[in-house]
Amino acid sequence: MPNTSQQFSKNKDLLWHVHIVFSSYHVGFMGHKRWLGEKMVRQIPHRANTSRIDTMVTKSSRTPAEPKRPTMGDVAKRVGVSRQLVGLVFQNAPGVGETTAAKIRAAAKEIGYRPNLAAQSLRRDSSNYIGFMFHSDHSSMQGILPAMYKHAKAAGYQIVMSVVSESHSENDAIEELIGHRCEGIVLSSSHIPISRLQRLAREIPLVSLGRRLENVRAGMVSSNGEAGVFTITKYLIGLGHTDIAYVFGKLMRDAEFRLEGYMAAMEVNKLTPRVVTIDGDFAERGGANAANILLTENLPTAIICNNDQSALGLSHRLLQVGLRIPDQVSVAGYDDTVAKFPFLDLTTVRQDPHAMAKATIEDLVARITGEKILSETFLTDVSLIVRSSTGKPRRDPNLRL
Amino acid sequence: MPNTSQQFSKNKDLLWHVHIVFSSYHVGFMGHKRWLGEKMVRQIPHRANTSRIDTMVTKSSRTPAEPKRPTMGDVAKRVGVSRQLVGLVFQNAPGVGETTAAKIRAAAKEIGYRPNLAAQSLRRDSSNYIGFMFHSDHSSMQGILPAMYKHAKAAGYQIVMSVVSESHSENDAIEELIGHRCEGIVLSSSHIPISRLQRLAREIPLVSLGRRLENVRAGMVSSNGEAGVFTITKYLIGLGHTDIAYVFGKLMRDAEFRLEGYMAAMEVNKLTPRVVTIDGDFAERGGANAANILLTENLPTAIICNNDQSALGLSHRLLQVGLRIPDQVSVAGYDDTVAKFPFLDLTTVRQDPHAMAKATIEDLVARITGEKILSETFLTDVSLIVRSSTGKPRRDPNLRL
DNA sequence: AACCCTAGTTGGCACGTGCCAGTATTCAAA
DNA sequence: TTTGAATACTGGCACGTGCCAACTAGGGTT
Repeated sequence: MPNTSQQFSKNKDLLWHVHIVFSSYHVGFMGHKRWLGEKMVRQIPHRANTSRIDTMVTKSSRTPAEPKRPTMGDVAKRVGVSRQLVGLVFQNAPGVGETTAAKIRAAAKEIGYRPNLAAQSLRRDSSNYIGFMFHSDHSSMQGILPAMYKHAKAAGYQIVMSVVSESHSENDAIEELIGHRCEGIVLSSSHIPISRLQRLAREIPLVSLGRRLENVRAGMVSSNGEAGVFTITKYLIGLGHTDIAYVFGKLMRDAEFRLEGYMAAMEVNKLTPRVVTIDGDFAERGGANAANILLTENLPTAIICNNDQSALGLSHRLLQVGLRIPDQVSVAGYDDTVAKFPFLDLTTVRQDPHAMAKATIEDLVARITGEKILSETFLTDVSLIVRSSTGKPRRDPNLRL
Repeated sequence: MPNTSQQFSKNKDLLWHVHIVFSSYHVGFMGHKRWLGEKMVRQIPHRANTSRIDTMVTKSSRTPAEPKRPTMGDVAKRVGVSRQLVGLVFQNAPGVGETTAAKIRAAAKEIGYRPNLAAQSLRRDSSNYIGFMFHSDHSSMQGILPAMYKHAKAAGYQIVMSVVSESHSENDAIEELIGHRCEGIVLSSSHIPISRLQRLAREIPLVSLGRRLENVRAGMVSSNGEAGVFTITKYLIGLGHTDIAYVFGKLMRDAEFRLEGYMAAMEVNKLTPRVVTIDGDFAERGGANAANILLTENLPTAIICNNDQSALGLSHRLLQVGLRIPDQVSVAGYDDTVAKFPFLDLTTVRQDPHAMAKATIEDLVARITGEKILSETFLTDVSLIVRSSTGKPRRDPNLRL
């Protein structure tokens, strides 16, 4: 029994205890305090029910000694036909008598038969699986899972997922997916070295999602970051801004493409680019750091950030020192992950998970069938979302605090 | 080729086009506009490389006609031993000569052998899989995946995931997991009717995560919502509040347990409870609706919401009408999903994904091994996170706008 | 010389299914 | 009656692996 959890049991008062943590983001303070033994004598209504079940049922219909699941053979025996006929029914093959098929389906449902996917994939020449590796903490990939399912299903494939986490490396995940005999693999925001991917691409069809690769014989699907930032920059220029800074998270994957969009828009409009480069972890803290740097210089009239999270940290810092957004500074993000929250209401760029999933599955399937072998890159369309964090530039371009 | 995405090809200028959406949360306006043909003649640097690969490589080493992966037999043949010996090496079984084992491992690596998980699960009496069903849009379950992986691994099991989405119902997901011959299944925030779960629990070990069930012979793991809200209420009472409202999202799963914590704390302290019940979708909009209702009445000095999202909507609405938080109203949430953002800095309750995963896996494994059969409920500890959205009550308890 | 023991290796069977070839029955055409 | 074809069903084999029993070789004890 886990000691970190509580368990209801009969005739015992419920103990509620809660850890209390005092925290404050603003001043960077984080204190810890524990209150144990917060006690409560009130009865939990459903406890009575739980106890009733505990005592009422004494025997399980599922005996652990015989955990075998029914097979086609069991269904066949029950109906009095051959196993093969059951197989034909479950493959929806033609040439099975209607009444027999109905009887077989009924019997299967009755005894709870389900096809063994392992046996199917073993016997079949193809498993019909597509492997999908992703990082559990990657919020921008949130919406892509349902879209992947949908398009894989449409193409006749099943998704097998493998999550990368502390105890499960990217290599572990890939080994697992190959072990399941996936016919192709989608790597979402992979951090694996190129050399490893080159070898991997030679043994299994590969699509890299959210990370562009060079010299790897794989499909690459990514949102069109250069177009997104190009457009957001042009939008700000259109509002009259000329002193536009870009906050560049160096270590963020594919960050350089977004930067390129900014550089291109500035170049085309003959404006001088102003890039603040941030090393290390690129999130709220990185944005706050960028704000601190910009506050020591002449303040730009608009600031574009590599992603929403950094835009959050940056705009928070700017507000802290008393600046008004967008009256004095316009701020824009990228990703639309936190931008929509009403407190922020950030102008940002949103990627289209549906289009990304579609391109991914289509390219991967083409590789599985052998129609494609070479490297290919897809950039999906993005949308500029204009909210209230951007506006016309302030009157006085020179502003120092 | 998908028409929703763009594809790089040789000698063709890159076309950047971006959909532009003007939106504003504040006024509830959402307009759409499209700019197509945002054109750009700049060369993308890596395109040259991509093209080079395209023309350089003419033949694949992986011919689609012969997609067979190597088996134990292939490894054995290469080394000159029997297939069984290869099997023993990969099971880390004792009694294999060291030099032979090394040779086998080397040969396996050389030809890229990986055990076929389907064959293993078919032959073995147990598959060593634990099935995990979850909803892709469920943000509060975010942190639990890595923890699940970790504890499953520690218990000797592999996680097989199945995501519920538009094109993949809960039933589809469950069928899939049973098809993979998972030995037990974890249902996270399932919406399935009790009767179905009762039947399901009779054929396979089951743990329900984040939803408490009655009369189902399964494990139930949930964060201790009553304790969390009880404590947060007591904390507010401790600050001196007496007029504390609770915003109750009726349709949210397990919402009633959180409400219970509030009711209990009020009762114990002989205070009059004040509950605002919200039907339908319970998120930002629900919180804003609750705010509107409270604004027509005498304003409480503190408001507790069923979850962070509704607290966000509620506090946003309160700020809109000019109220100051926490000077005039204290606001608290539940979940710690969006509470940490500096603009909000909400006092809230955080659940412990590690403890939930541990309890889940341990209970499920006990059911798999047959040690447990009956219904059992685990409530994991929660932490009260005190931030700046709560403070002492305002001087004048009577406040109407 | 006959015996056992251990370390190292192999043979045979089974898991549940898909696929191909084959059989039995019926019914119409030659 | 024979032939042909269509319909409805069955037999046999294979997929890649785990497990059990059996085998061999070498060295020591009886």
